[in-house]
Parts: sequence; C-alpha cells; structure tokens
Amino acid sequence: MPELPEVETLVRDLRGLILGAEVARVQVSWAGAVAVPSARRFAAGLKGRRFLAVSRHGKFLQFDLSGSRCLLVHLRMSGHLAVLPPGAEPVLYTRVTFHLADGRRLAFSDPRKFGRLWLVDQPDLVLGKLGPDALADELTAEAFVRLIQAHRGAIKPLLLRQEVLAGLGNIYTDEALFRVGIHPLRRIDTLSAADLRRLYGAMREVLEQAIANRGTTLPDARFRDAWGNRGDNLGHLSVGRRKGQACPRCGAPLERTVVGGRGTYSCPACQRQAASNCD
DNA sequence: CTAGGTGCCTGATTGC
DNA sequence: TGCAATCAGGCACCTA
Repeated sequence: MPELPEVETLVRDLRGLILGAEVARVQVSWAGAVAVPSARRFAAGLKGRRFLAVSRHGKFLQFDLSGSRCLLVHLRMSGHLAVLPPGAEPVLYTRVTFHLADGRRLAFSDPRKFGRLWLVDQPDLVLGKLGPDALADELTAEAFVRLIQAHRGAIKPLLLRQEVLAGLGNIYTDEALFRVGIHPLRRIDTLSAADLRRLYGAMREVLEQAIANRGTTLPDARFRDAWGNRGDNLGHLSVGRRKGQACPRCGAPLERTVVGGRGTYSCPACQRQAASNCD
C-alpha cells in the first residue's frame, strides 16, 4: 500500500522520466478511476499538455501541466504508475493510459479500483483538506507537538488522519510508534511534549529511511517503482507483518491487533498501554 | 469532537 | 480437492 515513501520514490523516478514530455492522447479504460471531471473531459483536457513539474503532497502525486492545469493522482491501495517504452506489453489492470508524443506510455494500473485521478485548475481544491506533509520543513518538532495536542483520543488513529497529518499510513505509523515504545491506543492526553518530540523524530527517521530504501514492497503487495522494481525497505521494518516473530529489541513475540479497524503490529512488552487507560 | 460502522473493490486466504 | 465465504485496507461518508 503506497504511503509517503513509496509515493516519493515514484515522484523522483517520474521526474526523471517524463518532465517535458507531451501528452498525445489519453485512454480511459475504466471511467471510475477519474474523479474530476468526466472521463471524456479528462482525456480531452490533457491532450497536448506537457509535464512541467512532479511533486507530492502526503500520498497525492501532483503533475503540473502546461496551460495552468494540474493532474492529481492518489494510488490508494493498489494503484501504480509506470512509464513504458514504445512497444512494451500493456500492464495488467491498466485503468488510464497517457500516450506520450515520443511513443512511450504512462500507465496508471489499479487492480482494486480504489485509486483516483483529478484534472483541475486549482490543486488546492483537492489538496486543501490535507494537513501538513509529514516531511515538510515547516513541520518542526514543536509544530508537530502542537498539532497532535490539538486533538484527543488514541494516538494511532490520529496519525492516520490525512486532514491532520498527510503521508503516514498503516505500516509507518506502526514503525514510528514501536521505535518510541508507545502503544497504538495510548491516549494523546497521557503523552508529554517530550514523548511527542521523540515520536516526531522517530516518524521522520522511519520515513527517511524508507525513502532511502526506495519504499516497502510487502510480500503480498504490488508496490513497484516506475521501473517495475520492488522497494528494499521490507527487511528494515521492525514490527510490520511480523506477527509472532521476535521483537528486535526485547525478543518477545510481536502481536497483531486491530486498532481503529486496521491491522496493527506492535510489541506487547516494549509498547505497554498507559496506566491511565486501565483506570 | 471522537468512535465505530459501512461501502467501495478484487486477489489472497481461510473454511468446510 | 474445490468451491464459497471472508479478509485486507485508504478513504469518504454515515450515525451515535
């Protein structure tokens, strides 16, 4: 499931591949993939545009196009983008194909059909609801502490809310909480500012390490970079998908629970529930 | 406000 | 063995 590091990996790859390229024609194979506008207007509106910039906001990819238009892509669960050389076999589950003027294709594939694309004049119409990006320079440790302390309830579900903090998903949230020994259900009001500063540091480390490793490709997942290669970060996960295996810090068997409806991996010894949750 | 549920989807996994 | 039921999961949306 692409989270911030996987999206960043794709952004960096695509930047090198398609900047300056012109869209000759767009083929929408599944109209549901286009959120805004209609599939027909989406295809027509992209024709003849050039890719001027590629960036990322949380898990959204942003492609700035000539003519002051903007293509936004969210991969959700199983979406992917790949640049195919002329004559390459089509990718399975391709939903939208951008035929480039130089003969290559940018293919958006998505078996689960959760991913969406937008063609807009103002990206803020879609991105404006997002909280600060988890790796943004402006998100200092102090800003992070204030951001978290503005909310109540359990820490993990809050970290997953994109309108609060953009970019974290299930895997890296679990990793960051493990690194600082905080239980996923720990109530925010029981965490000190020092706890939250440490969580901030762990979050940035986990994300930056995953980007350096070109993302995490889970055994049963499909994430690939723009070249079709798997990410190398799987072996660097401490708890993710390691139910029953030994905690890398204390050796206790790691457990899988459900928090906020999401599979959650943690160490029952290193990440104890706060006492205040039990009174 | 937060918590908890449902629907969207389909490949993989589980159950009988 | 084989088929059907269930699960996973990001996000929007709904209700309590």
